[in-house]
Order: sequence, then C-alpha cells, then structure tokens
Amino acid sequence: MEAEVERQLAVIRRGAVEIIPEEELVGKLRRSIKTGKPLHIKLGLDPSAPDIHLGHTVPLQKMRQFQDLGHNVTIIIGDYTGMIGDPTGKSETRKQLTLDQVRENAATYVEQLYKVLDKEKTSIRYNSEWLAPLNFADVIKLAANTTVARMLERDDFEKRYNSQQAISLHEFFYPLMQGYDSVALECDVELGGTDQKFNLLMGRTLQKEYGKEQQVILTLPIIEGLDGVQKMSKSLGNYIGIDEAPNDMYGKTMSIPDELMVKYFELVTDISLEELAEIRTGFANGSLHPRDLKMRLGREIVTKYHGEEAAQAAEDHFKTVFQKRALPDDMPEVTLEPGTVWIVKLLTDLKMAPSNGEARRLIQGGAVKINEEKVAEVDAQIELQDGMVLQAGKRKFARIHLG
RNA sequence: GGAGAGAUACCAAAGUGGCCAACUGGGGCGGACUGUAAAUCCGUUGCGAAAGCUUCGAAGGUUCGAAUCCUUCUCUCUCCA
Repeated sequence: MEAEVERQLAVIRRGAVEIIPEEELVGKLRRSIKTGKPLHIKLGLDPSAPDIHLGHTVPLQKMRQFQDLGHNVTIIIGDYTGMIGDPTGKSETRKQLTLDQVRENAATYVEQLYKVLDKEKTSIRYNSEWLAPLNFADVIKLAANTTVARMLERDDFEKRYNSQQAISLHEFFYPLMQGYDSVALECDVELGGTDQKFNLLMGRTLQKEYGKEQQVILTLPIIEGLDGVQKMSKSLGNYIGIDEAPNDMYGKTMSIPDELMVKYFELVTDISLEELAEIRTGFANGSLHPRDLKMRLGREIVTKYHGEEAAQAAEDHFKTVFQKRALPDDMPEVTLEPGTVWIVKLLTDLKMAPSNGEARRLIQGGAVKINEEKVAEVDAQIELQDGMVLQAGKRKFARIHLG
C-alpha cells in the first residue's frame, strides 16, 4: 500500500509548487486506497474569457492525472463569481459581467475542457447553484469569518492598497465565494495556480468554520507566455490557444524563449517523468540542441490537440518556411482581374498590410517579395500574372490567380 | 460633504504657446544573423497617391499660431469627515 501511495504522490507532485499540507494528502491517499473510495478533486474556473489556452491547461493536466489515478474530479464553473471577476493579478478592478454573458462564455469553455479531461469521469457544476440562494444574513455570516487585515494580506490587494489603487469592496467577496464553493462541495483536494493560493486557503478556513473536513490545496506554476516574461493571457496576446491551427501552434511554440522549454514539457505535455528528467539534464548540460528540443516540444503540443499527422505536417511546414526560407506548399489563393496594380494597393487589398502606410513600411524594410524577388520600390507597378506568389514578411503568403 | 492631484499615441512616460505627428522605454511589425517565429544587432511604429488631413479626456474660447493659456463638463486617485 505504501508503494501505491508513493506512486500516486510522484504523479501528483509533478510540477506542483506547493501541497498544503502534504501529510494530509498522504493520509487521504491512504484512506482512499484502503477503502477503495476515490478522492474528490476540485478545480474552479473563471469563464470570463471564452477561450482556453495552454496556461489554463496546467491545472487541467493535473486534473487529468488525478483522473488517470482513478479519482473523481469536479470542475466548478464560476458563473456567479464570474460576475465579480477575480481581481488576482489585475492592477485594476475588473468589469463585472452579467450572469448571461458568463453562461454564454461557459458553454464554449466546457467543450474545450474535454480536450484535456476525460469526459466520462468529469462532473461540471456551476457555483450559482449554491451561491445564488444565499441571503444577506448568510453573506454576513460568511464575511464574519475573516478580517480586513487578513484580506489585505493577499498579495495583489496589498500591492494595490499600497500603491493607492482602488479596491472595490465587492472584490473582497471573491475569495469568500470561492472558499464557500469548497464548503458546498466537500472536496479532498483543490487545485489552482500559485496566484490562487489565498483563495484556496480561504476554502480550508471556511471548511473548518463550517465543520467540514479540510481540503488539501495544491498549487501549480503560472506559465509565462510567448514573450517568456508575462503570464500567458489572451489580453496580452502571448498565448497558444488549444483551438488554434497546427501551424500556428507549432510556430508559436518555436517562438518561446529557450529557457521556458523545460517548464512547458513538464506542465503542458504528457511525456513521462523519466523522459522529463532526461530532457531536463540534456538541456542543462547542452547535450540536447535547444532547437531540436523545441521542435520536439512543438510536436508534443500539436499532437496532443490535433494528432500526430497534423504535428508532422506542421513541423514540415515550419522547416520549409523558416529554416529553408522556401515557399510553403499550401498558401491562401486569391483570384484577381488581370492588369497592372500598384504594389502598395495590392498588399492592402489582399489584407497583407492593414494600411497603405504599413504596406509602404514593409516594402522599405525589404519584407515584400514577388516570386521570391524583393520589391525595392514603393511605387512599383506590378503586372499581375497567373500563379504569381506575393510574400510580405516571413509569415504572409498569397498565390495570385487571374480570373 | 470639504481640500488637493491628475487624464498624452497599444502600454508606460516626457513635453507646459511656434523647432511637436509629439523625447524615451516597453510592446508590435520588419530586416540581418543563427539549420529555432530563442538570443543578439539594426530599422520601423497616425491616415492619405500626393497636396495635405486628423491626433495629446470632452466641448467651447483666447491667439497669426495651442498637447501647452482660459472656461465649462466627464472620469480617476489621495487626504480630511
């Protein structure tokens, strides 16, 4: 039995930043193995953004690992809390959404969840279910469990308070509401990013106050986005969405800084712990070429969401376009009337440049090519020919047909 | 309720009557290099074919001329109660 506990712990610890308290987790695992009763794992999601990206998959991957170990998982869609918006990491108060807006986002959200989770073993709950019925007295009682000073201990509240930025009173309720989710669901373990630590601990506190068994909390790193500095987020545009096309997914992966690779392998791919260890040492001592390693990462990620074939195709595309600097096999095809066109107009018409000014800059910067020949003159007149290939920068191509 | 500070391009932040389409940094986009869309270096970053046109919270006003001065308004922050 201890061997089984150890086996499970090894999986659970992968990538985890903190497990608080770990002894309690061990106790719960023992009990689970002994009674054959699976643990109940909870993850709360804020559906304020409708698309899931790799950053979100970090805790989802962990949920999946729990599922594979035979445990039950519940995803809580924070439809009610979503109306407030978790202030975490935000320098300013977030806009409040209506319940309808949140629900709408949630619908597309849930579909994407199953790209990572095992649908059969996942239950989905909405926290409006137990939060909406609370009356004012209930809310007061809930709020009485904590103090202003404790709230201000929370990292982002403290920062905002000290830097004289606004904190709306309702934002204090976010941790309380999320904590109350744990009371309502009676979970054994709750997952979250490190930025959720305060909220997760609030769950423990409230469970105790309400006479429930306390949950263990497990925090996971927040992954940095493509820039390697800021956390991956849609609003910063530094994300890889799990619904993105294979070529983009692969290419974006290749654009992350080298130092981020191991973290990505650990947190967003399914490679085994043994392989992970090899990669870690290989990268550290230079025996594995960073480029090859990153290509491997790209393949792993694309394979996970689009399958092996698509991953291979994406890699081939990348090699052709970025390593050999050749034209890709497939590119957008456009049909135009025969004639002579000003190059700048051609670029904007084909949406390869957003404005004439930008088109001009691209030409001046040497980014524009026709049939792989650089266009040097801003006022060049182009005589259109069937099969002509227009290129702007490294990523934008179009093949022109006459019609 | 009272007192004060502020609002500049994607973000941050200079500019306080003409030299400002607006310093600088970040980001973005390009180029070079590298068998990585890593790193590094360089260029570029309102629109318009052009003459020119529109930008500095909003609306008015002063002036030959305003992001810069005046008036009103909107919003944000701080302190006091």
